[in-house]
Amino acid sequence: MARTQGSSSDVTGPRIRDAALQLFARHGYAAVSMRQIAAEVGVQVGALYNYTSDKQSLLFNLMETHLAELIDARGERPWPEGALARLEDFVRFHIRFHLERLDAVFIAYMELRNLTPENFAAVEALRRRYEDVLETILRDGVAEGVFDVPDPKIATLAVIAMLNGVNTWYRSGGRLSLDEVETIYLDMARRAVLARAPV
Amino acid sequence: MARTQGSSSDVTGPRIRDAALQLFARHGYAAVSMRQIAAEVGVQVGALYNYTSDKQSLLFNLMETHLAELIDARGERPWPEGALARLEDFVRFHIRFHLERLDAVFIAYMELRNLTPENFAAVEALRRRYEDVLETILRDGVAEGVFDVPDPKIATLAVIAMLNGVNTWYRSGGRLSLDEVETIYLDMARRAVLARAPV
DNA sequence: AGGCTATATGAACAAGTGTTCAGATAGAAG
DNA sequence: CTTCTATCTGAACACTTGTTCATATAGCCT
Repeated sequence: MARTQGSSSDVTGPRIRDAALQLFARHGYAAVSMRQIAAEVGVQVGALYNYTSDKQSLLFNLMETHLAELIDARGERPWPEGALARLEDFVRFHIRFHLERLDAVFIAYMELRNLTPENFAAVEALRRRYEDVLETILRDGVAEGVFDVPDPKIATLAVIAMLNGVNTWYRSGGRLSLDEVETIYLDMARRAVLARAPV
Repeated sequence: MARTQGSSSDVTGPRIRDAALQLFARHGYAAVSMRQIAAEVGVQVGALYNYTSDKQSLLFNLMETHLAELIDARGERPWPEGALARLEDFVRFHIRFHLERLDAVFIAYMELRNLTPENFAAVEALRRRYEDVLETILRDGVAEGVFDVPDPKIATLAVIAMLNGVNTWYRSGGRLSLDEVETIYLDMARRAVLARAPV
């Protein structure tokens, strides 16, 4: 036996990535063996090494791709007038994008410690670039006088942590629609940073 | 060779727990071997099994103990008059308690998927019990008319997610004191749920 | 001093790990 | 039909894994 009927890198490549994504998310990078990934794809272990040099590269690739897509997608969003409008767009975009990729988001956060130092640095740099978008919005809002945050860097992390929390519980088909969830979180995020109305 | 000089379960037991806590937090449960834990303690692998029946039990024990301590410590806090005062106490307590146990908190969240189903259920039940405290505070506040949250359950999760975010970046000795951090987060949490002042 | 129990060692077990590679077949190119 | 390359198999590699157990010593009790 050797090359199998209908085999093609266009098919096997993505299937390997998908299988790895799902298994890493479900059981963790360290707990998943190359043989399990191969079995999920329906192939022998050796075949995986036509598509990745390493188990480590497989992980890094998934993370890097995810974060690059996040930054790209964010870059294509509108950049409306006014920090408040920009915050609204950011929150809605963030929640929607992340809820559409539960596995990738989970991995990009949970498996950081399983990256080599160089790979870790690369991933962190991408994440930072994304967070900078929100930080800029908050700083602009402060300059406009519409936001009141004592420390924009912390507020950025706090808001993103809050938004990310949605991934731990929301599943489509539940009690709330995606739009309702967006609105609820937007409301809380907005309040957390908004300057107080004169009382 | 056999029993070593000065060996005592009062000493070895805690040291095993501490080593496991640190290693699991740093590298992940699946990535840490029993031999690594033993080496950290300065003992042979077999000795670990005088203190735990399983690698799994070791993990579960760490989580369960942590959550039990969290619930106990919270139970000993005051329960002041007014939901706003209760929220303040909750936030300050939560941040302080969690920042004092970075490793345990990290494990209790990250290693859930490495628990057996029964152990997972037990841990989740404890976590729920803790979250219920905040949910109660929020509901009371709504009843008092001091809070305005469309969905107390979601607001609970959102606020806790926001507070937990502090663990990812705060380290003592940094730019901000623990008290300042508490105040900043309290401010954001309060704003996120407070009823709007009449404009 | 002698006996008892707590606590460790060290070797062994079967199974699973990531990775490599020669060889075989499939499909495309000539 | 032949040749060439892309793709996969199957076996092997040297190690590591969690767990068990017979055995030995340390320290306490009488």
